[in-house]
Amino acid sequence: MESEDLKKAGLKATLPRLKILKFLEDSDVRHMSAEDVYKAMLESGDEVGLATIYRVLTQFEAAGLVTRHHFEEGHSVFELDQGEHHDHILCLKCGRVDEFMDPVIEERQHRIAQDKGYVMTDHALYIYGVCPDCQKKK
Amino acid sequence: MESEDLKKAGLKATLPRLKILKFLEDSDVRHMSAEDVYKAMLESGDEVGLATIYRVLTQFEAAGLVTRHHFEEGHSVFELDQGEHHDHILCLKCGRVDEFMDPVIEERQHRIAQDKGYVMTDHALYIYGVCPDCQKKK
DNA sequence: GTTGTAATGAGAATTTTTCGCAGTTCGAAC
DNA sequence: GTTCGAACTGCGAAAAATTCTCATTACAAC
Repeated sequence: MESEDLKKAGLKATLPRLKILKFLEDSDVRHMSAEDVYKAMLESGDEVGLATIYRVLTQFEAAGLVTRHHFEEGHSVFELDQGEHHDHILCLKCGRVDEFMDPVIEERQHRIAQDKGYVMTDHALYIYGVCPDCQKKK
Repeated sequence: MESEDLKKAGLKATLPRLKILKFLEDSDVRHMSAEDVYKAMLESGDEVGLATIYRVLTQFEAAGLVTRHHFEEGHSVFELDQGEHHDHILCLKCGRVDEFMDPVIEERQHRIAQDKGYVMTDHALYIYGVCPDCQKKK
């Protein structure tokens, strides 16, 4: 019963919110725009208004349940937080997204923030390139 | 005469393009949205249509004269390329942007791309936090 | 100078996201 | 289980960012 998760996050356990959360958990696509979520849910028979999707994803983000990314596409994409932090490497041809995590980079980022006198709260690292599949398809 | 720069980039040396390029060079703000450029140029008496600014900045980007960033604000900001590559650390309170460059991080990114089989073409690293000034103003 | 092509400007159109508000749902208290 | 207020949703309108269309204009090669 995930409604506990929502209450823990300070959110009322409403039907739309539960549906969206469940959808994100069950989806095998990890990175989706609000529109993507909206359309995919429609197709699977769960009608939730687009405005609600935007609102709920923003609330989920504030509650730390999802992360919002700004890839090079011009719109936000959301990712359900599961487990530990990671960064992204993405293919400019096909849009494929892979994940990685490098302790050395993480550490140096903290050091850089410190050196500059900043209190670091977050960071985003995106590597762009061409994935193995798209290289072959040349 | 910067019109050579434009021609070298394969762009006709038109008045709006020259004005925009000169404006970017002379501005002491390094990161600006299309709207920012538009308004600032209006104020200094150089009228260039907003659509043209968008078009020209996109062309400049393709030509490698400027870099487009996707900060957390939801719109693109542009930066004139001068000299060598660097990454950004920005303040979530006041919007201040500082720059840095870390050879270790650069190197590890290449290695990661390689390990994943990607050909890396570009990358974006943004550290978010609270700058020294805003920490005091608590 | 003329002339063909490429670029500009202005506004309409698109896209992404937020807002306002009337109606509905949740859940705590009875 | 009903009730009630606050919180939430859905819809369409509105904003914000960006692109498109197309008539007019400027460039640069002759």
